[in-house]
Amino acid sequence: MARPREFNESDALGDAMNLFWRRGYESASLSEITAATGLSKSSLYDTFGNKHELLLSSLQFYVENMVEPSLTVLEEGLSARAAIEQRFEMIIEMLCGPGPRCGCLIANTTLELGARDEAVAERLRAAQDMVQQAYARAIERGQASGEIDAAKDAQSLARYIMACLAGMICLSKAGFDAPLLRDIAATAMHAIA
Amino acid sequence: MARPREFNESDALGDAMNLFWRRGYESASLSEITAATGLSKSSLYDTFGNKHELLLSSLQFYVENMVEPSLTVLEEGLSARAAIEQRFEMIIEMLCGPGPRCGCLIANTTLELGARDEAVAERLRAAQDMVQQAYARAIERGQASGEIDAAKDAQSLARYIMACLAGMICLSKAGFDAPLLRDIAATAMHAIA
DNA sequence: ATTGTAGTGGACCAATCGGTCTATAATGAA
DNA sequence: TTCATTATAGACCGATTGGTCCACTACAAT
Repeated sequence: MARPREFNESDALGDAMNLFWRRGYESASLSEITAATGLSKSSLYDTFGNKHELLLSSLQFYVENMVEPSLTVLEEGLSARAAIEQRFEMIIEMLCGPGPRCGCLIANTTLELGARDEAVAERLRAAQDMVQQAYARAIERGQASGEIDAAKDAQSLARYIMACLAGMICLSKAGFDAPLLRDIAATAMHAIA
Repeated sequence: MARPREFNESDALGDAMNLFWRRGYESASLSEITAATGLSKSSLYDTFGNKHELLLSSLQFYVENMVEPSLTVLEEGLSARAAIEQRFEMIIEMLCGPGPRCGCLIANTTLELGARDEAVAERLRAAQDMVQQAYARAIERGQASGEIDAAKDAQSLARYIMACLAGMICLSKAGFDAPLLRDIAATAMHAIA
């Protein structure tokens, strides 16, 4: 074999993911993508197919590198409620961190394309369901330990948490800062008793 | 004066609003706009300036014709909690009504343009604050009547409700149906005691 | 030195974008 | 009828879009 890859496919995918995250799918033009990834147009198409496939790959990269690793806190030693609270805090810090408020790639893409791109919608549903199940497991753990009312349906509470998170993501884009979001999160936790 | 307007400016604005609502701003092309409104390109530009100004007018139209009228239930004879619950139900029915899941124009536009179009962002903030104050007044009414814990901050609870609504809007676009959203709304109300 | 491969740069493509403008049709008032 | 006004259709504009393609370079193995 001759001349090994001079670019790192995973790095380029991360760059593309970040661009889609910040700018959205349709707004991110090919020239922006080549600039962000450092790849030539030719290499980009050779490696990822086309813009749409690049989005699908970016979504997968996001799930594997941003979502899944951060869900582990839900299964760690903390009490279930504390774990969920910590997860809220992690997300708030991500949402309000330095740089532009770019929300969450899953949520953004759902709103932009969920209604008219079935291939994308399918992956988004899978990602969302994975997150929901992670919350449901944490809630069941809380119910087993007596922290959370065992009479409630864990899936129902998990969906509620996802709604609160999605709402906080929206409001962070509307300009809400970290203290406001923390206040919302604290109120939201009152419904989980 | 000769030949009065043959098209109704308000109708055309409503059509444009619906298109932006369904498709988003950048995705709605000029040819789609002329098709949806029935106006020629020339009339469109004569009447509304350009695409960006048309969006601003559409946002105003949305606030005046869709948001403000529906907020009146918050001030009517019902108990404050019942009024808020009814408002949740109204939004759920709008979100899950026939046709494509197009969410809420304010929320959609915030996510699409809020971070990079200051003129739009300013109007969105104003609309959002108006809604928040409507909820805050309902909550204060509930606190006065003893339905809602008077020790809580009305603005804080109002922001929490907005977060829940925004989350429900997101999840409706992700495919959640009316029963799931009602379940979320019911859980959300538990935090307002 | 030659060859095969990995990757680049940029010319090129049809299509579409938002936007301008002109010629023309339609109409009411004079 | 004539004139002013309103509105339309569509030609036209420069810019940009996503995408294809090819000549070319850089390098490793032979």
